[in-house]
Amino acid sequence: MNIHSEKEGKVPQGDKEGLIRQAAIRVFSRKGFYKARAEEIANEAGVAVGTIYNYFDSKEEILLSIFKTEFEARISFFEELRGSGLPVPEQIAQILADHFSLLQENTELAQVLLQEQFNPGKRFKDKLVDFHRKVVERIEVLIQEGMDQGWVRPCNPRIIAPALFAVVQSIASWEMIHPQEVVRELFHSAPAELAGFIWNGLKKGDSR
Amino acid sequence: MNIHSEKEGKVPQGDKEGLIRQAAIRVFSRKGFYKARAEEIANEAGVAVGTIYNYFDSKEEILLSIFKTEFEARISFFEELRGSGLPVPEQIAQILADHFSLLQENTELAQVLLQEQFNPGKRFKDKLVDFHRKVVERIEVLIQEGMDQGWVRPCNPRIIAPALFAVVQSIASWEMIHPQEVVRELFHSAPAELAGFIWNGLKKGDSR
Amino acid sequence: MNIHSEKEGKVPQGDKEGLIRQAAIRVFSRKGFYKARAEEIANEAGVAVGTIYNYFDSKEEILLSIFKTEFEARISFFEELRGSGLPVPEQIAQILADHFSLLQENTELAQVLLQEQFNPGKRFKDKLVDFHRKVVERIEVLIQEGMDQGWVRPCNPRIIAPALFAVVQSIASWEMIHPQEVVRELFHSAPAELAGFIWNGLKKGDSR
Amino acid sequence: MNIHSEKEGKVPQGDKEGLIRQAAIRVFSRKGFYKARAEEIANEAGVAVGTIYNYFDSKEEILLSIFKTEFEARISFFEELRGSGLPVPEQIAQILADHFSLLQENTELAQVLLQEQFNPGKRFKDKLVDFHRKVVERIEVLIQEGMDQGWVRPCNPRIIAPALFAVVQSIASWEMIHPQEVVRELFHSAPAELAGFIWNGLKKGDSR
DNA sequence: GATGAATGAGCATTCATTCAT
DNA sequence: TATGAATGAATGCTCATTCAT
Repeated sequence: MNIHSEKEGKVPQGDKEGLIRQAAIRVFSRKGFYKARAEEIANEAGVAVGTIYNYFDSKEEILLSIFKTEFEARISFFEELRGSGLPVPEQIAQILADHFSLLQENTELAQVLLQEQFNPGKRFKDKLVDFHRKVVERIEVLIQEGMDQGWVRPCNPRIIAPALFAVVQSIASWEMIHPQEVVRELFHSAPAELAGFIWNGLKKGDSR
Repeated sequence: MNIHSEKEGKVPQGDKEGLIRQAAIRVFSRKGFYKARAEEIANEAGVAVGTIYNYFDSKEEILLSIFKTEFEARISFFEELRGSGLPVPEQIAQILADHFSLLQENTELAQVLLQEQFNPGKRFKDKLVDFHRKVVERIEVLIQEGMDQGWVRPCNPRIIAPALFAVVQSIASWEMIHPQEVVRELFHSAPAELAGFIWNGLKKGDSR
Repeated sequence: MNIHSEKEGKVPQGDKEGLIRQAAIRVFSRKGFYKARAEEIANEAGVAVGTIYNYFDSKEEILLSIFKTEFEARISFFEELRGSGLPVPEQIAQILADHFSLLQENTELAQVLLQEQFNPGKRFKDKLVDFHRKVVERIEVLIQEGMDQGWVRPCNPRIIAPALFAVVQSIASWEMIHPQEVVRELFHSAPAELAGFIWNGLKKGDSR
Repeated sequence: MNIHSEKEGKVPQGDKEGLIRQAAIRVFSRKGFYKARAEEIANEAGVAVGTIYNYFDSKEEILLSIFKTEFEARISFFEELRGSGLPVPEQIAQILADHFSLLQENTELAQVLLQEQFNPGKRFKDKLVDFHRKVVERIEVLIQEGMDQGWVRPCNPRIIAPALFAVVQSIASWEMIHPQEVVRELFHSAPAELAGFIWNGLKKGDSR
């Protein structure tokens, strides 16, 4: 049921825009947004520099487009989930599972999302923050519902939602601090571990 | 007991290096590392551009120095805490409190730390990651001790430590998504809220 | 028979690299290498600064390229001469004539060659010296052949070859110490004068 | 009888100016004028940067001062020689000997003189050229006298004098193209070799 | 549409020179 | 006089973006 908008195999032949976006994701994840050069993205995509500018207005727009594409996929997934009628705990489990598969299947994209989420710069920040906010708002709503249903212990969703989002994203930092093998190993137990952490963190139990 | 290495008021008169670092923190937090211009840092510090380079080898070294100073303060705080003999739950509470006060007192520094923590770039990443790793390792140790003492439920500290760190850092993202008043408001309840979330997430209880 | 690789008229329309090299020669001869600004070279060439760097890696590389082009032309001229079967005295006369026409037709290039030949700086010196050495070696060979043929009096070519080269280059210093008219005047008698000086300096005669 | 104005041993204790000039000679010979940094000269001289500017108006003035000191020594040597009443051939031999001992005893100075003699730059060139011209003029006079005395074959001293000067200076290029041992070896035979070359080049003989 | 050579604003960094101590 | 921290004009080089082909 999870949908990770862009995986290489899914890019249609003539989709130059997607081709470029994919290439950009790879380059951004390697070099970071600022050190990524338009020419390298072009090389990676197998097109000429000029071609990039037939599809995107600027380098910034490419990153924005990556965020947009990705966050929209996430939001529509949440929307779908919301309408699914599944019990909230199950919805949270789904969200976790969705993130996990994204992170496992598209490490580079995850890196970009992680690296650039706090990128400042006026026009930039505005849009980025907008996406970020929307995702966190969804989680807030879920938590609120959990509380309404008496399943989640009373808390301030404004505080807990970003925390929860941060927990899930913490996975992406593994790549940074651990060698490849360790990361692979961690992935096995991660869903259960983190679900447990979050679950216990949220659930109404024997307070104390 | 918390120590936030560099607050404006503490900068001694003759400490040009600290003066420049402080200015850089402000500029980096406004513009981000890449958009920050050396000249603006100089203006902010009230010195000439050249002066910056009498104290730092490059713009990159300034950021590195900020990280170094900050992470070292954090690490030595953890060290101190560890030797304090306080019960582990209390230690975790202290860590949270420390972070909170840092974030409240020096929002700009927090922004920089947050923004640039995933900044790629060879020499850069190596050092940054090194700092990051050290902090997370301290937390791992604490969690492990918590498990050994039977206070923390069985878990993989390698997974839970970064998650815990991420939760604490999630505070910094508030600035991004909420207006100033809301943030101030959130700060009131945050320590209790997050401590509760983490506490429950960690503690050994009647699972299920 | 002489070949002076690059004269303005010969630069083909599309040869941006040659165009820039020519402009650089003019600017270097006016200002010297270190005082020559990239922007001035660009203006002189009628291109944008960036264009320079599409053809050369650095300002230094431009100078290197000038030397390379020029010395290679010189060396291949010597090579040709050597295979010509001309008697050695005639070969020396040719070398002199070649230099004279170079110096007359391309004073600016001559100035650059003269000014920068002793330019220090690691990578730089290595290449420069290499070119210099090659030219001097050719002359050594000629002198040696002259001795073998009993035409040149016994001498150490290692010492005499650089001296001979220096004599020829001394022409370039005229520009520096004399006004334009005097230089033009000197050029008339110079070939005969210097040939005489060198000839007598070399030839086996009534010693004492 | 030769006088090489400044050799380390001769620098009086309190002569800061001479101390700095000597240091500058060493640094200029290593790095060339443009790459030599004021600070390095100060270090080499064992003084502070500021001190340099108590004795010289600018870096340029240091080089100028080196040239001035050196050329003046040369010129006054020539003057002395002229008044000596020695026969011209002997005077030329003395000049050669003087140069040789300079080059052998103070290679670094020789390098600087050689490297920077064609350094362009308005104010600079003017003075440099002036010195250069003066030295060459002396040689011109000698040659003219040689002709008047019927000892030198008829020639244009304007052309032959710079050539002769260049021959002597060619020695300095050895350092550049040969390893240390070879250079030392060449020095043995050089005076005789070059004297022979010049002598034969100049002397009136059975032309043809 | 695709190309990639040309563009030039932008910026980090250098370093000769100054001047308060 | 000596010092060396502070200065800031100067400049090589980069790289996103354009546009003629």
